Amino acid sequence: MGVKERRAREKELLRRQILSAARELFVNEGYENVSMRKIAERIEYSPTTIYLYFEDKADLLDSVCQETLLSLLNTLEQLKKDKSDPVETLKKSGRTYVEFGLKYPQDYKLTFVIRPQFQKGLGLQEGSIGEKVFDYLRAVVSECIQQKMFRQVDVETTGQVMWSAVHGITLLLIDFPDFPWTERDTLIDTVIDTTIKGLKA
Amino acid sequence: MGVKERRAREKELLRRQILSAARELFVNEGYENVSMRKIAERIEYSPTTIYLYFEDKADLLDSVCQETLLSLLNTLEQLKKDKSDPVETLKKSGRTYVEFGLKYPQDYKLTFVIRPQFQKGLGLQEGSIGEKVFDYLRAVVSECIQQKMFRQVDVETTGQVMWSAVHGITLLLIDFPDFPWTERDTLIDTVIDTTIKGLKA
DNA sequence: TGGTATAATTAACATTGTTAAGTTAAATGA
DNA sequence: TCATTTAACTTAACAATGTTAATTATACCA
Repeated sequence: MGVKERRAREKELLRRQILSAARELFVNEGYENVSMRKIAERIEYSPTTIYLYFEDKADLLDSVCQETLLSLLNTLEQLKKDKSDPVETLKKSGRTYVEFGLKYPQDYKLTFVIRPQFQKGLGLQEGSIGEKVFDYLRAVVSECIQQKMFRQVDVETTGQVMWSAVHGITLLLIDFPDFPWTERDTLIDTVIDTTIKGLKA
Repeated sequence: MGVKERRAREKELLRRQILSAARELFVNEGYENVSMRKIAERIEYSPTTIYLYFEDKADLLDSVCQETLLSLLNTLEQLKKDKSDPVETLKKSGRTYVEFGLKYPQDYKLTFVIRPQFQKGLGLQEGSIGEKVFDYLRAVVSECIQQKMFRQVDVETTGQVMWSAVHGITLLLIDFPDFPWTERDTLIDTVIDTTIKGLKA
């Protein structure tokens, strides 16, 4: 009686196909410029088929973003493995975060700017992957504080300051590519280093 | 022969009416959810009339954002008047910037996030108001450096770091209102103070 | 083989930004 | 004063969008 399982597998497969086509198109052409029909064409199904797998375009976007966040989370958690000085880990995490955003700018904007606008009131919800990303940041910051390397004791505020810094530079670099930025890598490093220096004891 | 002038005045008046209707709708309903027809209805003209005054919807958005930037610029330039310690001025400028963003969150997002997305390749163009806002920041930062209050000598990088910080916290507070932020004003101050402390000599 | 659930499609709807053609009203020149 | 030119505005239409309802095809089970 493995027929049901197979059908479920097939459904899941198509779901993933849709998701992957949507991600590719969203990333390359931007959410607004991608039509349901275009996605359908890509997977060689009729447009309405998508609606059997996703509520609507926003839901599709949402699912894509969940995957993105998971990928970011995984990337970050790789860093925790090499046990160096926690401040160094924090720096590396910051750089990784920004690099991730710049590597997938559409995804990043989708996840951290566009989606909150479309899914009002949602924010970072309980148990969500987005929350886990911040949990990671909290943990790293917490170690820095425990080792008395930061002057402030408030983990929350410190983490939020850090997030502000990396979020800010990531978005600016994405949104104003023609602005006369100083050398990109130097700038990113300066943002992170300045913030951490400001936090230090 | 003041007939031409009167006509020009009338044209300008209608232009401002369109702009004002567009701003109100964009802010309240979001750029994507506002149709040209809705704007037209609001001002009691046919939809196509708008195209006699603006190239297209993006141009309309652009003009709305120009106004927003001008308002921000004016707000900031008020601060330069009371000649205090330049670092103090920078702090106040930062706070003013963030407060401006939080007071008009939709305007802020429109200008600094949505517009760049729709006007690709535009960035901050020569002589634009956006450039003047950054010029203001540059001037304040420059004074701080001249008085040897900052360790780094690079005005550009320093200004960009500052912008990152305030842009980051502004957007996070706008986009994730439900996130468990620490007390808002304290957080904003901490972001600014931390950045400035990091920059100090 | 016939019946049933499931999956996918076709056709349609209302709405979108935008353009081309047409219309009205006002200013100009004789 | 009357015809003509010019400007302002509207009507009608286009192609494309997200989405729904009705319909057809497909795969399963008895």
